[in-house]
Amino acid sequence: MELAEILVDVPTMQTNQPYTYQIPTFMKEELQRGMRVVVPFGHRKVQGIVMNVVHHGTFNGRLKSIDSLMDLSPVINDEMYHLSFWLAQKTFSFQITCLLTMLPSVMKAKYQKLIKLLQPTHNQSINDIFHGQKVISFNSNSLSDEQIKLLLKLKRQKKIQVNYVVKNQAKSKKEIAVRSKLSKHQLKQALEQIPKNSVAQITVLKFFIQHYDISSVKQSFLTKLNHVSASTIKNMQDKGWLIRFKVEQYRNPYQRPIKRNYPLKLNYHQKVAVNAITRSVDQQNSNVFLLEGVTGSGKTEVYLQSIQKALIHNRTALMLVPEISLTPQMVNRVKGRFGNLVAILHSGLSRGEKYDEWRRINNGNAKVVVGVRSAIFAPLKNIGIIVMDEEHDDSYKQEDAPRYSTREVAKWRGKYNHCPVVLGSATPSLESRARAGKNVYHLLKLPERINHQALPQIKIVDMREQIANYGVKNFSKPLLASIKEKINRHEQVVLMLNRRGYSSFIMCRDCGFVLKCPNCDISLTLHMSSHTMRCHYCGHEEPIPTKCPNCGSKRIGHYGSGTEKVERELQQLIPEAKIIRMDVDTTRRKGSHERILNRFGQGKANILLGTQMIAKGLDFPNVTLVGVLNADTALQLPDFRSGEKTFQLLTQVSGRAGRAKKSGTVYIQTYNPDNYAIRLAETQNYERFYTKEMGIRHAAGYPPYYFTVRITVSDLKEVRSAGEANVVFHYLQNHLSDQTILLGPTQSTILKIKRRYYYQIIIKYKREKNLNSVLSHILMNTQKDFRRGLRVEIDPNPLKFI
DNA sequence: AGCACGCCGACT
DNA sequence: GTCGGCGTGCTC
Repeated sequence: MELAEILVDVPTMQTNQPYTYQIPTFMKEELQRGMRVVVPFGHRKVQGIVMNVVHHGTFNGRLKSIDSLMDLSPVINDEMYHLSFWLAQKTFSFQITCLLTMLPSVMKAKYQKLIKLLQPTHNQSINDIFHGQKVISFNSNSLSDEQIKLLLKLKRQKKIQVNYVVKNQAKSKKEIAVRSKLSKHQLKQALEQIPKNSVAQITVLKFFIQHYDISSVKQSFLTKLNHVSASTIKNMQDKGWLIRFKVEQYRNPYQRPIKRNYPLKLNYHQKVAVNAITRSVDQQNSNVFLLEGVTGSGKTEVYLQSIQKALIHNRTALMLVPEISLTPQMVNRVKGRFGNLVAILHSGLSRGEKYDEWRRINNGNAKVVVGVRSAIFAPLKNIGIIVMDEEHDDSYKQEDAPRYSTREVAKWRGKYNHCPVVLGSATPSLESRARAGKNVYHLLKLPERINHQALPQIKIVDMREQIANYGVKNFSKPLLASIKEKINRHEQVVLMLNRRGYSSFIMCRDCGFVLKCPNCDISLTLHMSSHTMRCHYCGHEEPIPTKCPNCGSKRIGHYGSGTEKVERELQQLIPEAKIIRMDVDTTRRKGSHERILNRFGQGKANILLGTQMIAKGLDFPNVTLVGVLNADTALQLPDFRSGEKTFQLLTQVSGRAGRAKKSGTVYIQTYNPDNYAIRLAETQNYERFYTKEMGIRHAAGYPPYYFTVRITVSDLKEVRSAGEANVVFHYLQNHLSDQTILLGPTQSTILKIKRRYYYQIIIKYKREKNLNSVLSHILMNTQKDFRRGLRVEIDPNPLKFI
């Protein structure tokens, strides 16, 4: 007898193992590993994923049967099946969570609880709940506590019945198509017999006679013809002339025409890089390349030509890009080169669109995938190359479970598929550059810009001096003069400010009160456009206070500058300037990101003012000036990577200037003009920065000299959170080796987020063979307090220490 | 997660 | 005595 081992969609420690089920005879033929099923689990039904079909189970109790199939073919292929074990272990997360993150979000089932009233009653309270209906859907939010209690009582008395429904959200879009059942001759006969006033039917008959060779046509096409409606077609179907049927539609998120583009001529360094990478593709070895190329050195062309090589060998290609640089420019470039073979996966797509792109990949219709972090799980088969552009970017690390590093998953898939992984950046992460230094990765350099463009000239402006001498606020004299000059010459300007909103916070001048979020331990930010105070962590919003909530004083004002305020200031300083603002607030709506960039690209504005989302990937030939208004924001963070982040950001944003024939200038305004990261960004010398930063990391014992793990303990009660953090700390102290360094436990920089209090412990280690078992033990031990609100989270190689 | 079971104190 | 609070264990 065949049995199925199934992982259920219950993400807890106790259920993190397969459960054995009987396979009903009617599904024996179809059932395969990787399919989603509905199974009874406890007293309800849940979604599950088939992990194995076996002959002998290990469970001795009574087995239940699988309820139904949710898929006709596996959605988890062999590679993803194997990957899920590795991923769960590496990220300390539940395997079912890993499997579900690999799939488009519509594949996660929705659960519904239906309540059926078994016999009619005159009880008013009961009838209030059911509103005269026999079956209602249970929704705890819309019912009062008393009503929930009543329902529980009725259930005990067996007066109601509860049914659990697992809803598959993965529905493809269907469209109605129409086909003629008649031969050409019969169609003509019908046309003669039909009354002359049946105008609509005559139109349809004529259409099918004229286009007899086509097999079917969409009903929506026919109804666009004169007088023809859906009922006309229905009528003709009833007569037996036509057949209507449903066809699956792929939603196509990129419908506008795309201009075809062709491989460009490579310079010497690009050729060397392409040759090295394609040799690896040919030889099917899983080398990792680090492509270190200054901004504008033509890395994308190297990727595209390497991908082309993989396609020639009948293999597929995966190209990952950071969230914000998946610009229309990049999409057009790849689609223009590889046409319909390309599938795009990014956060701007609707759930349905993502699902459709996923299916195109899964069934082999798409051979090149371009996408953000989660695209690393694209179900491509026979991958020939994996590219990770801007490999240092933070968006490649998933911040919640499973906390995977895209780079590590890429390397795993590279090994599995016997293909190279190309990591590209102008400013590689120290970890990657260090591995290249040890020849673990193969270093490829593109030291020159294409067409020998000069790198932009970078000027550092000391804001302390500017304020002392001229009393300026956000715009120094030289930057302002340069902006005016560029506008007069009809060139464009990009300005970056690392803070959205109007100003950073509001404070009472009399008592020093700062308005904070009630859920998070963080000050609220003023948003002038919506006239609200907003929390950037949880989204909480409240009106702007007119007097101090603490002392009642009216002397309450705002400090710091956000994009909104700077926009106003700039407009006053240069009234003729046309400014476009781009930040999370102006790009929230779907497609607005693209619209803003299009308007700027078409020259409808001369200044683009934005947060760091403008630092990457933009390529506007008319931009000759870049201004960084406050280079220090990243530096001030209490994080050992702040220098690295500052250098990367400044280098990236500088690269936006002077990308065509015209030379570019960059102004960096700072209060720390002597800081090494800023000084080295001035010369754009990555290698010198790398050497300097490695020295600092070595001295302080930070990555890449040490590996790190962050353990976060949080609870709704601060004492419990602190107490548990201590327990965990002592356990680590007693079970890890002496060479390993433990930091903490400390309050997180933002103690309270969304009503939870956070404490953290950092582990720094070089070699720790018990690490996995020690950490797993901690997870197990803290599990019992989970329902009291305690959360212990483990993040291997975290990005942020705050 | 979602539920039953079992052990407690506070009531008709 | 029993209703209903919550802590604990289990789900193939």
